[in-house]
This record gives sequence, C-alpha cells and structure tokens, in this order.
Amino acid sequence: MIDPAIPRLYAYHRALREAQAAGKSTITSDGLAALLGDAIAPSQIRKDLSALGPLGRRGRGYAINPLVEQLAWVLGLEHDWRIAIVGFGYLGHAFATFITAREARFRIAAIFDRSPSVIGQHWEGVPVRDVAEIDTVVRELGCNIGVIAVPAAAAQSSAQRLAGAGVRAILNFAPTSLRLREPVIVRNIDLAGEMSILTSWLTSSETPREARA
Amino acid sequence: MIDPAIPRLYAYHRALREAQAAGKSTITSDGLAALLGDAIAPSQIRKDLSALGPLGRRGRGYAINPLVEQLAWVLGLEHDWRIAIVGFGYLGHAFATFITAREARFRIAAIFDRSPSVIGQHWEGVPVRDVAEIDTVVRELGCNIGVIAVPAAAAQSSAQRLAGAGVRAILNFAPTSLRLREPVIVRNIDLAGEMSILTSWLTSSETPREARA
DNA sequence: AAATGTGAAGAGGTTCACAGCG
DNA sequence: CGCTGTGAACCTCTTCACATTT
Repeated sequence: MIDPAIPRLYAYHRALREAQAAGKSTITSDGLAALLGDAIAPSQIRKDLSALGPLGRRGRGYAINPLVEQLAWVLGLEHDWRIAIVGFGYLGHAFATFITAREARFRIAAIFDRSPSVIGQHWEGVPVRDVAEIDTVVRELGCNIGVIAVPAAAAQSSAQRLAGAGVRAILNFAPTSLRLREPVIVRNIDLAGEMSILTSWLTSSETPREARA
Repeated sequence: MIDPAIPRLYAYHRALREAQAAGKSTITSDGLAALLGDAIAPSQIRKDLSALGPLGRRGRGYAINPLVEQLAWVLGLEHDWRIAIVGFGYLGHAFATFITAREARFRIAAIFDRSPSVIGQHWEGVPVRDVAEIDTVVRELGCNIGVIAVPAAAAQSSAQRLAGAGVRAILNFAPTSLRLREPVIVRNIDLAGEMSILTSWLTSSETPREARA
C-alpha cells in the first residue's frame, strides 16, 4: 500500500467505527465521504479501498464489519507496540500521557533522558534512564517504536542509538532530518515549523498587494 | 508563495542562522543543501529562493544576511503573535510550555477549557476560562492564532468559535477535518494518526510476502 | 569558471468518466 | 438502476539540464 493513503485509511477506520457504533452495517463511498466532512472525494475512497481487495459490492456499497477488520489489519491496529521515548521534557511527557490514554495498543516501555535531574524519576512505574543505556535496554525490552523529543542537536545521535538497538520506526519531534543507514521509517512533527506556516500565511494575507518590506 | 515551499523556507532560515552564527557570510545552493543533510536538492533550493526575488549572484552564491532577512519577513518571524489555546489537558499544556520556551515571538494570550476543575487555574499568569467566553475574550485580546487541543467531538465547535472571534489561523490537534466558512488556514497534527503510519509500515514490513490475514 | 535562474521533462497522486457487475 | 472498480486525463510539485550572468 502506498504511503500517502495510510492517513486516509486511518480516517476511514475511525469514521467507520462511528458508523458501526451508530448501528449501520453498510455504507457507500459517497456516504463515507459525507461522514468525513467531504474532505476526501468518493473516487479517492474507492481507489484506496479497492487496493485492499474486493471489499465492496457494486450497486450496494461496502459491508462495514469486514472493512473495519481489513483496515485494522493493514494499519497494524491489532498488535501491541512497545515505545521508547528519548527526551522526557514537556513534550515527551505529554506524548506519553496522551498516547497511552488514547490508544491501549501503545505501551511506554522505556524512557530516556540526558539530564541527571530527570534520570531516576518514574512515570507510571517506568524509570527514566540515562541515554547511554538506550542500546542495551531498548534491545532487551524489544521496543518497536522510538519517539525523539530532544533538542535538534541531540536528535541525530538519539536516532542512531535507537536504530542501532533495533528500532525500525521513529516519531521525531526535533526539527532535523535524520540520516540513518538502517531501514527505518521516520515521521517528523515540527511544531515550530507548523506555527511558521500559520504566521507566514497570516503575514502574506494581511498585506494583500504590497511587495516586500 | 506556494504552500509546500513554506516548511522548506523555514528550514533554510534555521540552517542559515546557524551558518551566520558560525561566521559565514555567503553560501551556495549546494552548500545549503549539505547543511540540511542533503534532504533537499540544490535545484529545489534555487527555485524556492528565486521566487522571493533576485537574491543570489551568479558565480558567487547567496549573501546570507539579506537572505535571512527576506526569509524572516516571508515567514512572519518579525511579528509577535497572540495565541488562544482551547483545551488545556496534557497536550495544550505541553504546547504552551514548548512554544513559549522555543520562540519568544509567541505569547499565550488566552486559555480555555470546558472542565470546571480546570477553569480558574492559572498558567504563567494566564487564567483558564470557560470555552463559552471564547468569543468575547479572543476578540478583546486580539488573538491571531488558535490552538485546538480538545477531543475530536468538540473540535468543530471550538474552531467555529475561534473563527467567529476573528482568528484566521488554527493549529488543530484533534483528528477531525474542520469546516469553516471564514478564510482560515488550518494545520492538522494528528499524533495517533502518525503513530498508525508507523505501525502500518512495521506490520507490512514484518510480514514480507503474505497476502492479508 | 562557477553558480544562479528557469523552461522543459518527469514523477506522484488525485480526479474524472465510464465500463462492469450485482 | 446503483454503486463499485479502474484506466486515462489532469494537476501539482520536483528534478533535470543548460543558458545566463558575474
């Protein structure tokens, strides 16, 4: 399955779970698009779903139950995952709380930080360890996913340690593009960058037609 | 300037500030690409920068100082911005701390929540108010940017209140596509969705060639 | 000689339109 | 007749290649 479709599949899954809860058992691509606030075209939905197999019935629509199951499988929603967080400042802490509260399939298995004042503390029973222990602990606990919530300067070395310890998926909050030899999927979330997109838009729309300052 | 270039411009700005701090006064598109870890092609950099005006000199490269100034202007880095946060759970709290610590140009001007146990608390001197007050308070304080950190079900109404109060840029952490009549730029950050991209990739790469379950 | 600026080619993903099936 | 499944057109952004300028 192609990359850019995955976020959409996740959205489909969420919407279909709601339809399921509302007692519906079947849905059309038009109906699903409406459920998603018309943010996605029905033809896009059909193309995405057809790539998963012959899930629809022409003239009828899609049966919701098998669709939800198939999506859950493709998205890896059925497995449990062990997460290693590197950097336990506000961001790392908030992420841990948020993701465990939101989805039971995620478990914070290990937490690392560089600061001696944070090392030794506990969060939900998980000790904060020194980043030097990443290699042994991550490997020992079999963490699948790494979360990088350290300053930009420390991100690359954190990523290398995680990848070296066997982690194959990384969520990176640092504003740096990580270079890794291993086959690792990296998703970047740059909060300050997102804010800049907003301020850029506000600036250019506030000064409608006036060449630069 | 076109949308997808903005995050790159922001990355250029950051890299150029570092080059500036390192005492360099000029740089080529190849040099800047190297600074960015070769994540962006030199030709892409030239195309992006040429859209801002005649900033380079053929045979020489770019003078860093005017480049940084021009980028700062385009990105709206020179203004100060007043942020209204709706939803002050872990995510809203972490965002407030993170963004104010990271960039001085952002100020948390107002905080709203629905829960009576949170309303009335203070964060850095800013009171947490009832979401019903969004319209009057946001307008009165002249907030430019809204941040939505509430559950999906409450996101749409929060967005409408913010937009109605004059906010023209929203950072949305809820997994919903917001529908607004007003001309508002919305950036979505879906943490659970990003995690699903990772787990989807892990699942499909763990089971190399085996058709669905 | 060196590196920018840019038209043209290319790649990737989305939308269209309709054939095909129930 | 209704709705899926899909090849083709379309669109947008990226990469290439080279003419241009200092």
